[in-house]
Amino acid sequence: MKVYVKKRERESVCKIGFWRQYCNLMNRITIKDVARAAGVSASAVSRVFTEGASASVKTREKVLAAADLLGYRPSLLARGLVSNRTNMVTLVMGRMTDPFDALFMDSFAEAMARRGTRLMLSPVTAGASEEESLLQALDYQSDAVIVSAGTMSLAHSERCVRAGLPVILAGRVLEAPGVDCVLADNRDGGRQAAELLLRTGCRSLAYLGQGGATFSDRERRDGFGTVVAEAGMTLMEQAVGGREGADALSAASELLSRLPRPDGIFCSNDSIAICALEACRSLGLAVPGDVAIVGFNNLPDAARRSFQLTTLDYPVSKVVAEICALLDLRRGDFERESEIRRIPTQLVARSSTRVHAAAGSGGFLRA
Amino acid sequence: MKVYVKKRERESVCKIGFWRQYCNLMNRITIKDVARAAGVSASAVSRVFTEGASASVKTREKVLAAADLLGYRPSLLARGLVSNRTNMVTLVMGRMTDPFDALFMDSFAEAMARRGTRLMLSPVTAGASEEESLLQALDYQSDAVIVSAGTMSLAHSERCVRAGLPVILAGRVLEAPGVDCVLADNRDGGRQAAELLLRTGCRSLAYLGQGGATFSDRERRDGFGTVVAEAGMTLMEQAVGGREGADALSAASELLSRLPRPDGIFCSNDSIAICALEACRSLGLAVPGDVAIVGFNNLPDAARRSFQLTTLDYPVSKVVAEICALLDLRRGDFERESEIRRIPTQLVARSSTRVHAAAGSGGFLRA
DNA sequence: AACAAAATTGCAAACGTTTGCGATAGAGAG
DNA sequence: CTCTCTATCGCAAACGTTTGCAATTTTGTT
Repeated sequence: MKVYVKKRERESVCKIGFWRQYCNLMNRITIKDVARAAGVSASAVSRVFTEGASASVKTREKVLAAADLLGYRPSLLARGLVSNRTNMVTLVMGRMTDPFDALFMDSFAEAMARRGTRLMLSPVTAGASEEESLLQALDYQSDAVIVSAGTMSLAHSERCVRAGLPVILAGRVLEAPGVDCVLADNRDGGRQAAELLLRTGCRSLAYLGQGGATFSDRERRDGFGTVVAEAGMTLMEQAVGGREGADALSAASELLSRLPRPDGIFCSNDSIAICALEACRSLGLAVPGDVAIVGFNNLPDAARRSFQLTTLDYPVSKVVAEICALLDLRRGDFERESEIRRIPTQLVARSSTRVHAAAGSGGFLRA
Repeated sequence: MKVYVKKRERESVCKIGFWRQYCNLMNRITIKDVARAAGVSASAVSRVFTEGASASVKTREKVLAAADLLGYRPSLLARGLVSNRTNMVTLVMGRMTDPFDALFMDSFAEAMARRGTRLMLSPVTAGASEEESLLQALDYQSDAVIVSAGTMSLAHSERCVRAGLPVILAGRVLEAPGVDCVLADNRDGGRQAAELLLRTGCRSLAYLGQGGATFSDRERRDGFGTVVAEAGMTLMEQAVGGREGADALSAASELLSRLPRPDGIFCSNDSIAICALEACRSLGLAVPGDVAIVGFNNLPDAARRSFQLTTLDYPVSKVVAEICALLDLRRGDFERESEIRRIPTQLVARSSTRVHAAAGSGGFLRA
């Protein structure tokens, strides 16, 4: 196949040069092509595509027709380069190992698509430097960066803000100018869980969490522990070692084999809670008779017939909505003071907890 | 605070102009700043940062030191604009409603991070035009686009290829130049499922799928149906209406209430299979005694104590590995012929299917 | 030491946009 | 019809890189 290459200033066929020409030949329609086709200047075309700029109806029509005919799509690279706004945000995430992360990701991606904002993903991987993920948002000149990786340190977030890049933290708090936060009212959730368990007759409470590995985990433990302490009890604790279901399963088994055995367990999230529930079944313990279990998040799975998990509803849609609101508030306004938005959680009682007070283990007073 | 603004060619403070200056003041270090600090030309700096270019150790050291000191990060917008390679791929996805999608997304994101490739997300939302999601990959000059949205039409993929953008399809086949495909050996999986069910004594088989809504669904049904037909049986079919668990649950219930009741069900994925399993329990049907169930994907959930689902293992890591391999093969090589890579699936027998042949319903011959 | 070959460097032209400024055309008023 | 005012338009300079080419320095060879 003979390839016709446009005559250029320099005819040499170098590595990139060739490709550039080849690709240009293959349908890379620029603003100039449209301008030529429409018989106007490049600026005119640009103005037609940027709203609020002055362009007469006549040129608008001509340009739109030409652009449509040629299949012109403005290069967002070039646009971003000159205007310094890319209409793109970066999401820094950890591993999406928990269904909740997937829920968030899905909802967030959809919200961004709806508002016409592009979404770039910057996963924080085990190997690479954590800060690197954050700073990558600068490379493409994102308009904002949303950090949802709970375990990540945030030493460099200040640098992002300094570079004019607003930072929004999901699921944790950092008090710093230019940094907004959206997260659950974790302490209150923990409190609600403890109160429910106490109210329904549990005498020995335990927290099955991630050993303080994430911000949310610490807060949930705090809220739970406070109420437990107020009730004059000592809090039993067990940390889940890894991310796999097997890790949660073995941690739960270990907790359940302690003496005295806890009869009420608050888990830092639903995934762990479901594993705890299965651990109970494996050990022949009745739920909620012998052990009552409360989770956090209200995953779709929690409502399953096989689990019927009592949990704290933490609506992903609200989190995303708040993030969007903050995104709108921040655009261009760097002087705004930081905000911390807490999403209230709501207890959803299902049958992994008792309905009425019952004494100790065995559930013999069970209503 | 007095803000010192660099003297520029034009001093006017316009909308963007001001921001540009402000941002530049706020730490936007360019290649020229580094060049000045290191006492070399901008080209020298550029060459230090592009591997394979010639730069002496002396300048390399000076440049690296200066860059490190100033905190220089190359603008990928500018780089992409001129070199036409952005080191970024676009992933076109539908809603991440199924855990399998999350698994894929996670694994894929991690693989991209590992190879230093940026990942942009282009969700295909309900409202917007489907093709738009695909074409968005062109706007940022992605190096490739991976389509994982099963229900999307692909009319415009040819345009991407024409624009020099390789397309990789995950989970479906499109025979077109420049388009590679990676997917499960769905027909073989369906065949294996049917053979297992027949071998273990099922007499009336059903397929619980998505009514042909996705490519995978159609292939799995095909493979399953072929074997069923070969055995001289008629295939019962039921389609799940929506994405929610409730939809799968009600579809399964409907299927199970038909007469004659199927005693072996192959579901198009594990999520649906788990719902089918729960539907059986709700109706008081024994699994696998009354009804045997086979899923597809081998989700972590399938191995749960509560489900113990027999399923076809479809390893996400292999899919991702093949996509990476194709990515490497395609880079710059547009003449390569298209490939279709099938990932074999492997049967994982758990206790949602019988071990030995058993007659009809009731499972009275169960070993 | 002299010369050829190779490696390094700087200059300047791209890449595809946006946008300030001056020029021009059209509209309304007298 | 002329004058003023406004809406539109084109020119050209940016944005921050990469890279071909030519000039220069370094290296290797006899």
